[in-house]
Amino acid sequence: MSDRVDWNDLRERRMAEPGVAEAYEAARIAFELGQEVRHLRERNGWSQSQLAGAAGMTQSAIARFEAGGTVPTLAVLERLARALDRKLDVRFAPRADAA
Amino acid sequence: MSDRVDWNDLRERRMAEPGVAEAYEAARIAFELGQEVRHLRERNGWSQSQLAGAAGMTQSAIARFEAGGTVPTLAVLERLARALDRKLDVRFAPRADAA
DNA sequence: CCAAGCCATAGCATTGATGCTATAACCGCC
DNA sequence: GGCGGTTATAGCATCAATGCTATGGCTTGG
Repeated sequence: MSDRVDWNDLRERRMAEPGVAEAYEAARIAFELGQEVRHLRERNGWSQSQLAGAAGMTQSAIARFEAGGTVPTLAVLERLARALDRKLDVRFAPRADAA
Repeated sequence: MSDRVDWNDLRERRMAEPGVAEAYEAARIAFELGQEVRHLRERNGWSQSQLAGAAGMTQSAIARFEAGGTVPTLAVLERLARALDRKLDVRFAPRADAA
C-alpha cells in the first residue's frame, strides 16, 4: 500500500516538473507511431530489414523505433511514411477540452 | 533560359537522391508548423519571449523555429502545443493518391 | 537621447537520434 | 548440425537541434 502511494506521489511530482510531462507525451506519441509502423510493416508482410531498406534506414534503427526506444525526427518519420505508402501528418489540433 | 533549365535539372537530380526528398518534406512540414506557431502566438498577442517562457524554451529557439531554421523534435512540438493550448497530432495518414 | 521591447543571428556546449557494425538469441528448414 | 532469416541490443561516431549567452538592428514612448 504505502509503497504504491509513494510511487504515485513521486510520479506526480516528477510530472509536475517543467518539460517532463511534455517529454513523456512526446515519447508516448513516438511509441504509438512505432506500434503503427510495426502494424503497417507486418501488414505488408515485411521484415524490419525490408522496411529499413525501403526507408533508407538500418534494421537496428527500425527495431529501436518500433520498441519505443527513440523519439524519431520528422525526417525519419517522413521516410517511414513514404516507405509505407502513407502521408506524414503533423498538426496542432484544437484541444477538445470538455472537462 | 539555359541557366534555368539547368537549375531545374540539378534540382530534380538532387531530389532523386535517397533521403533528400524526405528531408525536404520534413523541412517543409517544420516550416509550416513554424508558421502556424507564429500565427497562434500572434493571435494570443504574445511575443516570442512570452511564448518561450510558456513553453520552457529560449527566445532564440522560437525565432529559429518560426523562421524555418530548424526541424523541431517532437518534444519541442509538444511543449509548444501545450503552451498554445493545442494538441500535437502526429499520424501516418492514408495517401489520397488520385493521380 | 535613452530605455524598453521585439526579432534575428552568431558561436559554442550539450544532448539525443541515427547510422554503422557486430553480436546474440531464437526459429524453421534441410 | 548448419544455414538463413528475424529481432533485439551494445558500443561508438556523427549530426542536427536545443539551450545559453551575447549582440545587433529596429521601433516606440517618455
